[in-house]
Amino acid sequence: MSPVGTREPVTRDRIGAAALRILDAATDPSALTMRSLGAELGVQAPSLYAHVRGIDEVIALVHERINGTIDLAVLQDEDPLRGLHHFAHLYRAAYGSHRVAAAIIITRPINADHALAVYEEVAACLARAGVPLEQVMPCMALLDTVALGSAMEPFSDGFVGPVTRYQAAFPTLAAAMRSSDRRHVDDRGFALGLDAFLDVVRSLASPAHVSSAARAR
Amino acid sequence: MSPVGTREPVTRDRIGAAALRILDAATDPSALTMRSLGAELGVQAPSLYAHVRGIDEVIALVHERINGTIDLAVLQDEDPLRGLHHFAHLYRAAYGSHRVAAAIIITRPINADHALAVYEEVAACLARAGVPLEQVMPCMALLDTVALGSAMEPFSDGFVGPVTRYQAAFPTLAAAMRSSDRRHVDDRGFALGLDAFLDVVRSLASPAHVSSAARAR
DNA sequence: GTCGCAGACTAACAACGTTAGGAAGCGCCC
DNA sequence: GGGCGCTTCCTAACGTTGTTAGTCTGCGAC
Repeated sequence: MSPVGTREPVTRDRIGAAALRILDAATDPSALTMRSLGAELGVQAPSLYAHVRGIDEVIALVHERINGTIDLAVLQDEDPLRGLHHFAHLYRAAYGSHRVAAAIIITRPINADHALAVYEEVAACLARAGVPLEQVMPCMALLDTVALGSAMEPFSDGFVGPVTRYQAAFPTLAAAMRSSDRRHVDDRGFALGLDAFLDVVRSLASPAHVSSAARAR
Repeated sequence: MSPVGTREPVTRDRIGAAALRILDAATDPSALTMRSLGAELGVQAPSLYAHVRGIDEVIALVHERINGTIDLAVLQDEDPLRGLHHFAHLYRAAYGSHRVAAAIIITRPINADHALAVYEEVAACLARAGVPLEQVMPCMALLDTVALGSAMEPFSDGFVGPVTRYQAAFPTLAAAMRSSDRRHVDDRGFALGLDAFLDVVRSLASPAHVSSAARAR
């Protein structure tokens, strides 16, 4: 099309940025295709394979890009619990502003180093907080669940159609929906989950295991 | 192929069962296609459109099938908290044994009546437990997150490759992974999350809001 | 100048969801 | 009993997806 040199050259960095741009503007993950990505960069789809192994790697670039916006330094707080609290908010904010991307990423296996680096820092912070080593992985699984889940949870926009449709058959559900600002359901759910998570960490860190979270089950 | 009458006729019920069978045997959601589904039923793909509007409806049938295995009666327990505890285990067990299906379902909007019926019962149980109406939706979002998230969380099999690969760059992570039976990480994460969830419900139900989960934020 | 190379291109393949239109068996009604 | 119609399947095809192969083009180096 346009001669070489008149447009920005394609790079892995620009590919990641363009892919994220497409996903942010979309309501459906299927909006990201090699062809739409090429179009966004002013290039034909097959040209992308010179820079990227395939669409999986494109998604990994997006993953990396989002993770890169999280400031891991907050985990170095002298109070590890405060650091975790701060980090969880950044973590969730990062994915909450890229919900469509989050929906793709959450269902994929973790193997890229940039993702592992995040977990390394979180694991170290949990250990510093006093969580026994054999409980560190479960704790991270819970944190991931609470933060990522609430970022992509279909609750906020998942119940399609007007509330009145549910009124007759599902009265309690309809009443509950009317009582909550729909846009804040996920935020509130995350806040509840985060505080609960920190309670869990607190109880795992204290050798007495005093909280009911440790007592039950 | 084989003449009509010599094989079981295709029904919506058999479609749902076959789709779930395919997903259970697969490691990748992409294994479920109209063609593979047709083959599983001894029929060509386009024939399915006589019974089903499209692949979205096939997935809805799977969703319905899994939800149908959950015994909602446990939510009628005279102690609502015990009922929620029991339900959460059934909920998570149902999706934990269909992880690939869960990964598809969790990213889709909720509109089918069978799914809404589950939420209606949970909402009623939360209300009976004393949770204020405007907190019911956030609570359900959290429960969904904890139960479904831990069912499809890529943590259990998401870190690909041997631990030794992470040893050098990510020591704490590697140590944590060696300390946990990988197959139990998600289970333990769910148990922690469930207890934390019940603590949240308890604190929201008591007018004093004594727990730190209610105090914070 | 022309050689080489990076980076784009066009053409094509297999597989996907889906639509259109035709054939084969079954029940029913005249 | 013979034809009608309905259900249920079929084959053929379209557009779109990810991806591979092979070609052309413009730039720098010798």
